[in-house]
Amino acid sequence: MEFNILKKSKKSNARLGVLKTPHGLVETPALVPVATQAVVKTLTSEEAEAAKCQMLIANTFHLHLKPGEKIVKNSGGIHEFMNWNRPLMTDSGGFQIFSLGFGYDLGVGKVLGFFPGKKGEGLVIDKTAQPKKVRITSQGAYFKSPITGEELFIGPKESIKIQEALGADIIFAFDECTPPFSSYEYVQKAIKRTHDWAKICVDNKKSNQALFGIVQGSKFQDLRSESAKYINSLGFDGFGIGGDLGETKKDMTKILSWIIPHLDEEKPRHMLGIGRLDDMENIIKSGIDLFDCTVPTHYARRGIAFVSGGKLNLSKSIFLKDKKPLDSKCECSVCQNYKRHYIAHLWKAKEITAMRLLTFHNLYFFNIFVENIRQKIKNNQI
RNA sequence: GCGCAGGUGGCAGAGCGGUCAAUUGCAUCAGACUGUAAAUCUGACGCCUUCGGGCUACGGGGGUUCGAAUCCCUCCCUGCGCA
Repeated sequence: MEFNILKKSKKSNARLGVLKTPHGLVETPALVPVATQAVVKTLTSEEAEAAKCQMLIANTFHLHLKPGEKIVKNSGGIHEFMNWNRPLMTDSGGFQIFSLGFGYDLGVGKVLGFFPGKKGEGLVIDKTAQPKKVRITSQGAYFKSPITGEELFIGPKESIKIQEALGADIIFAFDECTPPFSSYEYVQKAIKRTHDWAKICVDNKKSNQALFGIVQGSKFQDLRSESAKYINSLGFDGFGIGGDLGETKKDMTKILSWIIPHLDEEKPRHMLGIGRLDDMENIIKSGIDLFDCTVPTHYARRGIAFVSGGKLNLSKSIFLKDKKPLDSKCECSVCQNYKRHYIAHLWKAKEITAMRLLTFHNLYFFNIFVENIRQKIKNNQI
């Protein structure tokens, strides 16, 4: 992998770049749509490409459970397996320590602001806390398989081994994503584990895949900086920034400002799991080159289309009488060929094509949105 | 015509004398969703309200009762069976 920075903004930390992978180029900043189970849900790989996706991210944990990395490897690797001959990353499975652990227990996402009514306010995860379904040790994490119920173990070595078998262009170090409500002491303990695991990942990788190390540290300034410095010292090919990022957009920007200055400038920085439309410009201005997010695809399966003025909920009856395309300014094939009343009908009739059309449009819309931000950097606008 | 079963809010379907403006599901309406969980979660859902409450409701009419969606009579309607 090679990363070339073409331009650095004078107005912000934004930069324009090109990432070269064995499967082609990625123009950065770029959104990396999520293909957890080696598929962008509802779309074929050709459709994901037509929706202007440059790179996808699949998941180690999910693919380890099914079909198992051996099957993927024997098929010729994940690119061949899913017929995606473009750049591809795999997430390490570290996020599942959180999402199947405290995230599941508390019913929260990693961004605290979403917690309905902030019911968990005052709740603190202390130093010795353990989630119910995941047991975290200094070695790694014991998961209960959601499929068979049996206990399975994934640590840094296991994660790297699985990711090498899967064969993506870029792989991530195994980390622990700490949940909102974590106490300082808990995060301190967790980043110690994440750092130890990062070193093990570096030492155990045999392939020539690019390996990104992940910075953690939650909302604590000294821990974020400490984590950034340490991860930066290990010689990774790039960086991931993960974990809890506070409650507001300002928090997120502030936390990034504690991290970015400690990372080698010439290496790509990937923001894990963040990428709503109103986040994009902020994180890019903070110096982020890549980011993945489930929002365009996940919301599509909830009936939501993102359009120029905001978002539309196609499950509403009002759209049954609306003959306009989802977005009259959008050039995607869905907006060229279908109207809101038809998509609303498909949604009401519970036809899966509604989800497909919305997924395609949302991805195209998000990708164009980022393309426009790249243009703004070129034009010295941000 | 006779016998049996039944008629409850947009629909389906509970309730079978007071705690029923009426369980629940669907539909409808509003909101949520950030390293994915494909059909999820939260709230509203008779009318009016100064949010205390008031009014009209369980096929129509009448009756019993302090009190009826719930019991009785009668009429209308629906389904099944027999002539």
